[in-house]
Amino acid sequence: MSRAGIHAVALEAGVSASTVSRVFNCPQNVAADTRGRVEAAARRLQYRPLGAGRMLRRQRSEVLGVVLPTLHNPVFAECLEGIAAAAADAGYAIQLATTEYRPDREQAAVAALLPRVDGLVLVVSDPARAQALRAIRAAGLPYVLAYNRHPRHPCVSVDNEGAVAELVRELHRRGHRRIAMLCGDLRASDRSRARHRGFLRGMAACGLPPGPLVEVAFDDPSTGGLAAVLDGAVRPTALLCSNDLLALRALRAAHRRGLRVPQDLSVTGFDGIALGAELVPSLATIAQPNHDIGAACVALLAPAAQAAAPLAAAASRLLPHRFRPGESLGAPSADLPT
Amino acid sequence: MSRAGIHAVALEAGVSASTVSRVFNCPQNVAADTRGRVEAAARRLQYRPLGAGRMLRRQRSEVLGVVLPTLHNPVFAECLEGIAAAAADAGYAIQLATTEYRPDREQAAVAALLPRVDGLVLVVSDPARAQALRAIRAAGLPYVLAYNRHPRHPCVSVDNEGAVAELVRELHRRGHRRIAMLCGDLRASDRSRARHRGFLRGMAACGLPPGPLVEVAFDDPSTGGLAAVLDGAVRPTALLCSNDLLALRALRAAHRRGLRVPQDLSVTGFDGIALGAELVPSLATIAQPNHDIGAACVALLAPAAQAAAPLAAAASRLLPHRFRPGESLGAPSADLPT
DNA sequence: CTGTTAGCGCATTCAC
DNA sequence: GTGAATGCGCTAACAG
Repeated sequence: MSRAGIHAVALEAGVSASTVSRVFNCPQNVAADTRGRVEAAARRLQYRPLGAGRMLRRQRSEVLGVVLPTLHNPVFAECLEGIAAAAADAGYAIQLATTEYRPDREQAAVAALLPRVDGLVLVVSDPARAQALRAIRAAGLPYVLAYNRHPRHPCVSVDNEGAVAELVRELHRRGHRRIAMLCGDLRASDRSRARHRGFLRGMAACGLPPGPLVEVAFDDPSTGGLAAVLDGAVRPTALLCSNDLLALRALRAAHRRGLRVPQDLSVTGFDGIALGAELVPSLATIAQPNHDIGAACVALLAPAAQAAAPLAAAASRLLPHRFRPGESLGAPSADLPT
Repeated sequence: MSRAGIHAVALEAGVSASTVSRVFNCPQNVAADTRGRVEAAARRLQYRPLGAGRMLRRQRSEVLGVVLPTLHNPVFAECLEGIAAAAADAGYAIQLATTEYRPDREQAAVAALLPRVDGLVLVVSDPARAQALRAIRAAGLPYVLAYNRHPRHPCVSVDNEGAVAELVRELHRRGHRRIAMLCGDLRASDRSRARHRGFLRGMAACGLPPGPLVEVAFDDPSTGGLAAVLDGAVRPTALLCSNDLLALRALRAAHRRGLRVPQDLSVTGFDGIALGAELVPSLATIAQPNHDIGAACVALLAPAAQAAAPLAAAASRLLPHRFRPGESLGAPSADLPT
């Protein structure tokens, strides 16, 4: 029942298949009345063109692949919104795969996408290691990384390290001296590592000894290490979290211990997820332009996909971040030991 | 430089194209040494099969289309995770489009997806009206709706109306008598309407006069109507929100007015977004199995797509919701007027 | 186990 | 402005 091909429509309309094709692809090259007949016939037969034919003939799919770690983190959901909107505007459909931060799933996703897409946007755990990227390059397919940063790959990101270093200075300016960092899995994310470097750099620049580092795996719902720091004899006055989701957990953990935020403990995040601004207390954070990061990826990728020409690493873009103040950040209480 | 076709590989390996094809599709039907030669040749030529050829020959794309209102709401992001995981397991890729709750974009998305997919999962504003659904049926393509509910369409959802009615009874049991509802745009969402019906039914069942209804457009960041209710002479003791995002806004609005939650005002949500449990106060809500809703859609759709046979409305599934208690819900203070 | 043959539906020449 | 002819890359049916 399903298939009424272009030829059937041609027959029904009393024209040739070429004309039917023209009606759908360049209507201005077809006489108005012929066009009318063809459109009527197509409607009558419920003609639905089969994309595969066009793809095969044109040697391109008009699809961009998108590979993300997870949608559980709103950062990537927001970025995906940006990708989807920009892709739609550029006439591309998007095909999505998620990896849960697992390199083997990155590879599987890329393998599945390679035959069907004209280009790829991806967020990988570690661009230096990712096998998936080697496969893409071998295939000669245009691609761009989002959030990642690496000198040999085209990337759209922010200055993670610099942003955290600035943030440390901001905390210092507000009087904080004991600053701890809560980090995602350092092995699994180049962002975490860059942000941690920024932390160390910022602390050094302020002449402070680096505070304790608490590392939390992505899938670990507990906050074990965090407990140790918050319950320690000399509690930090500020907790710098490497992403907003961790910061939310930290807020909750502080609340459980009866610590008031920000009076007893300041908490900052990184990412700028929309929900952060809606919380009580609202989350102070380094806001990335997540939507724009996605859109910028597509802006780079679409022309490259059109030309079937891979992007150079030099095409990388560094987008501006901005510090978004929030109620979770204050000055340390005067009555706390300095 | 890009294309090394199956024939080139065949030539290089000294076999026929069919054999190359077999190596990739049913390796067990090829002698080990032949297979080795072919794989080597493929690697040497960096052979990447072009999906379009296979799709054309097989008359199917192995792609499922997904049409969602937005990813800004974590409900849909969580559901999409479920869809993506289940689709990957079933051997399908997914192609995504977002509509921002706009029927015209639903239509555009469906039109773009129709030629390229074997089936569709979608969340529409109003299944009774959606033109997009007519187009899909006309094309004879299998599809399933998520979250929507309609007697003439295959749907995967929860009992929105019943869930809210139960929740009202729960509030009543805890002593609440003045209960207001905060609702999303009733015209734009059948979920909102169902939940509102549940509210009315629940109130009636408890012998309570229906409290005030505050309607908020999806894209309206203000909470104007809400302000009027919270600042009114006779404030409600509980605010039942038709989704979690609205509930978050309500929490913030209450906090701005110096109302304590739950002592001065209880707030409940609907959806069960993961973040709700991480907040302070944690959000009491009706939790939907968002991930499972997505997975169930794929479980229904995949076989239908395989068979190219549309699903019957009778295939619809109602998944269990559950009340998730949270700190945002308490008993009304004794010192408040009853 | 492997090769031969044929054709999926469409867009593109090139004539006219 | 339109039609006829061609082939994109791949897989399925059949023969051997």
